[in-house]
Amino acid sequence: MYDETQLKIMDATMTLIVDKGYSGATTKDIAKLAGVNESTIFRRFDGKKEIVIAAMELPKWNPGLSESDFTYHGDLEEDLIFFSKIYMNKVTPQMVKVSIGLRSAELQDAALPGIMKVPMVLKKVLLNYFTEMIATGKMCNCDVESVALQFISMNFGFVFLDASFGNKLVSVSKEKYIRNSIKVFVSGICEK
Amino acid sequence: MYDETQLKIMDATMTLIVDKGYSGATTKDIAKLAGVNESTIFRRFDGKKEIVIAAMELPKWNPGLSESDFTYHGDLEEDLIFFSKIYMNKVTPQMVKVSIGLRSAELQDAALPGIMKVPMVLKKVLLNYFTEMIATGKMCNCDVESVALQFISMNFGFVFLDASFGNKLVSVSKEKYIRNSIKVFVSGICEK
DNA sequence: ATAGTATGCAAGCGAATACTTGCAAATGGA
DNA sequence: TCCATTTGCAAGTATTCGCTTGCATACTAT
Repeated sequence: MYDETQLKIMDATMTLIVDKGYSGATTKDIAKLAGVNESTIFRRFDGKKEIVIAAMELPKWNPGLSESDFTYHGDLEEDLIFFSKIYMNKVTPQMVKVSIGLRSAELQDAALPGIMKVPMVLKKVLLNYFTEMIATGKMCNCDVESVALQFISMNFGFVFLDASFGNKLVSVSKEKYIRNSIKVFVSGICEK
Repeated sequence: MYDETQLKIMDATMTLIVDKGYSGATTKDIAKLAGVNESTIFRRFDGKKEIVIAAMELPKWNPGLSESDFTYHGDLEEDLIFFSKIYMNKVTPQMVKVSIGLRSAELQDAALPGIMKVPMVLKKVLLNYFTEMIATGKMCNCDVESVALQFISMNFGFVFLDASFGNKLVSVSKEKYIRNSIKVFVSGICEK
């Protein structure tokens, strides 16, 4: 699909967007980081915007979460820990920074659908899962919309805070956070 | 402190940053939105950057959360609902958009401390609060760092998702979310 | 009335941006 | 060996950016 030159350009572009944003990532910087002449960039891509659009199709720069990633067996704590791990393995701080770096007016329309896909998939999975768990009596009959949103917030919030402030705010490891937060969460949605 | 002209310029600047980001908010646009000539902007401020720095000191563009805002009486559910309401009343979707719009390399050093202040204050308050509640036996003896981070994530995550995706993802009202999520959370950190 | 200040207006500055082009060198397949 | 493709290099383009300046006008306080 893409040759080495194109991959180097895409990687450099996204790397720069991560810490300088879309407008801050100039084509001169991209060329320098990719080890390529600036003119090559425009010979291989139609423009700066198109580099990003192409890169976002690559697994390296796309969380690529799908509903089928979220399998479960019926044990609330075990399943939700698994969901969290899946989520956080794909939605890394780097991914969060990418999606923030892309919030530029010029790109928004092209990038927003891809960014929005991840939470939408997770929400759909969670709605199904919680509805099923309630039906089988494994958790209390509460508002699945709220509970799903709470779970998404718990996980997304952690990743975002970690990506933004790092250990100045987040002094707990990902694994420990998942374990503890899920424990509280599960205990809260189960009738004892 | 500031006259009407300066306030109009600051408001226009921040309004544009909210939906176009720092680099996307040009001084021409700012002048137009403020109903002021572009040259006036530079007669009243030292530069574009300085407008933002000044505006961020204004209550209108600054959450201005302090530890003393978070009062409590010892009832977990009541207190935490109050904390959430305080937080979400100050950290509005608009505030979130501002802080995202400011993630530009040129401004980062000037804006990051102000953005980081809010979660830091909340974390400190929560650590104190949970430690006290554990000491008085009102909640189980769990890792306060994790629990505090979970609470912050629950609240920040909701506001962020709401600000970013609106009702395409968030189909629950703020009030309902607070009520339900806190209920689950409190039930999870209390031994029954 | 006078003087000082704030603003609008128009023109423009230097720098940076995304993007282009012509040419020469290198590469690789036939 | 020949031909086609790709790249580096250097010089450019047009546009936009933040920012400046000179001058005329309006307002305001004394």
